[in-house]
Amino acid sequence: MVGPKLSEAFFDRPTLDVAPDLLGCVLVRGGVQLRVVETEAYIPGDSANHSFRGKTARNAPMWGPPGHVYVYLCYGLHHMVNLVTEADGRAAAVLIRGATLLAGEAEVRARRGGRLDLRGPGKVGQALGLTTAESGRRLGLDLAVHRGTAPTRVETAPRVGIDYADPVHRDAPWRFIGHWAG
DNA sequence: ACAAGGATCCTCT
DNA sequence: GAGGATCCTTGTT
Repeated sequence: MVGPKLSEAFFDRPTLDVAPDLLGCVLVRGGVQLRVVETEAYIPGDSANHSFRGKTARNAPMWGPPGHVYVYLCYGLHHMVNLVTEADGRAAAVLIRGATLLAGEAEVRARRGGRLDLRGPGKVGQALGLTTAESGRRLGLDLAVHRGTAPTRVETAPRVGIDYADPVHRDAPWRFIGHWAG
């Protein structure tokens, strides 16, 4: 079920609390609804965080107020969707790393060449039709996040694809995977 | 102005 | 399981 929209206050908390709490929440854009099943936290002072080497045009949304979206292009073709957390001035966000389809199958098939598998951050961005043009927008309008069904178990693991980071950050269990009984 | 590399995905073997 | 796609962002000259 899709519950009420998440408020800005939901995102105005420590990112390591927000990231697991987003599991089960529902991303809504147009007729497409996706249930979040995997997230990664990128926190202030984290050497894997895009903001680590200072504010740039690309990562500026991460420094802004919570409850906004940060989209960036990876490997020249994948649009990665992040939700900005923590107070204005603190650069942090949660990457949506995986989802399952709740509604909008036809639209997602059209965008994804018929595929409905949404495990992988590039797939989530593609399914929602988000690009860097949407980066920095406030949540709740074009793209909204609603409360959903919390997982029955949350698995943690190190984050993916950040071998360049300091070992203490590279190995931190800041990836959250939701599991639902039944 | 230039070069390097990236929070990945898909296809083929 | 390996490799190519693909182009923007960033730091450096």
